[in-house]
Amino acid sequence: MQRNTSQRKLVLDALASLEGEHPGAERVYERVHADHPTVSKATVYRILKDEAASGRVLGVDLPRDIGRFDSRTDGHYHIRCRICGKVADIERGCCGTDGLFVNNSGYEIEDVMIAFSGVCAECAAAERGRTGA
Amino acid sequence: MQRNTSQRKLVLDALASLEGEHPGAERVYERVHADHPTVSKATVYRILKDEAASGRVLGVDLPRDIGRFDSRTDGHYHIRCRICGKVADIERGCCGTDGLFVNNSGYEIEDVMIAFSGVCAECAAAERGRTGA
DNA sequence: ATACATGCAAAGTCTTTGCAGGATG
DNA sequence: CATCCTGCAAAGACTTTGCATGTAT
Repeated sequence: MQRNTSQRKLVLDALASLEGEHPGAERVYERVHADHPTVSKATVYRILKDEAASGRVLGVDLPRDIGRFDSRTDGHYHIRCRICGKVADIERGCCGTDGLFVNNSGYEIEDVMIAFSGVCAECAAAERGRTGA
Repeated sequence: MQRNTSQRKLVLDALASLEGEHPGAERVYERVHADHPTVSKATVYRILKDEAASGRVLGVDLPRDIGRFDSRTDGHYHIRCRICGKVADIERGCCGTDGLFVNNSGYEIEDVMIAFSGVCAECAAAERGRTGA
């Protein structure tokens, strides 16, 4: 479990205050730094990476763009503007909608990206070996 | 239209020879450089970016990973190993399959990422203005 | 008290850019 | 022959790392 440092709280608060902006680590750092100039950039990067790994924060995956974070961790999608790069949320479809999602973003959707993540055969075998199963 | 330079051909050939590997620009450079040491890295980067923009090459989007290319430009998906990072193709489902895709990759799928790309309201308005419509 | 987190600054990775000279259509 | 492309090297953005010190449990 992570320790409860003041810096960790500052980073999470800054991220929450930027909800909807889907900031990168650099942007979160700026925000923290504005009020707390002693907090170092390395710490912000470390904490965000850490929190994303543990799922307390969402690492946002976008076409041609990585390293952004979101304090919303519930299931939702994202859309990125091809021109200016701005990111918005797209809600999941459910209960009474026809499709997989509800585009209430105001964006014109041009493309959908689907990509998978998992474990390849070799790594799965290696893991089975290491677990002793 | 792009000019038909020897470097462009070398880059496209190298990419084709790496089909299935989904290499980054750096890797393509290595490959070109091995047989043609005079071709510069900047050129490889420029050509790949260019070709991806024009659609002659596919820019591959992956969870936590960008800047990879694929000489296959037909509709298909990708999966990335969470552990080693290796990327494989996943075919689209059709004609007789139940779902959206056919997992013949040998990977255990753990997660699906969906993200959209489009144009935000502001940029769309700006474009309409510029086009004079 | 002890193990983990932080700050700092340096290094690292990947990618882009400016410019002068060379190749293409 | 005008334009576009290339090579080179430097700059640039973003992120990670090592280490001594500070801090949470």
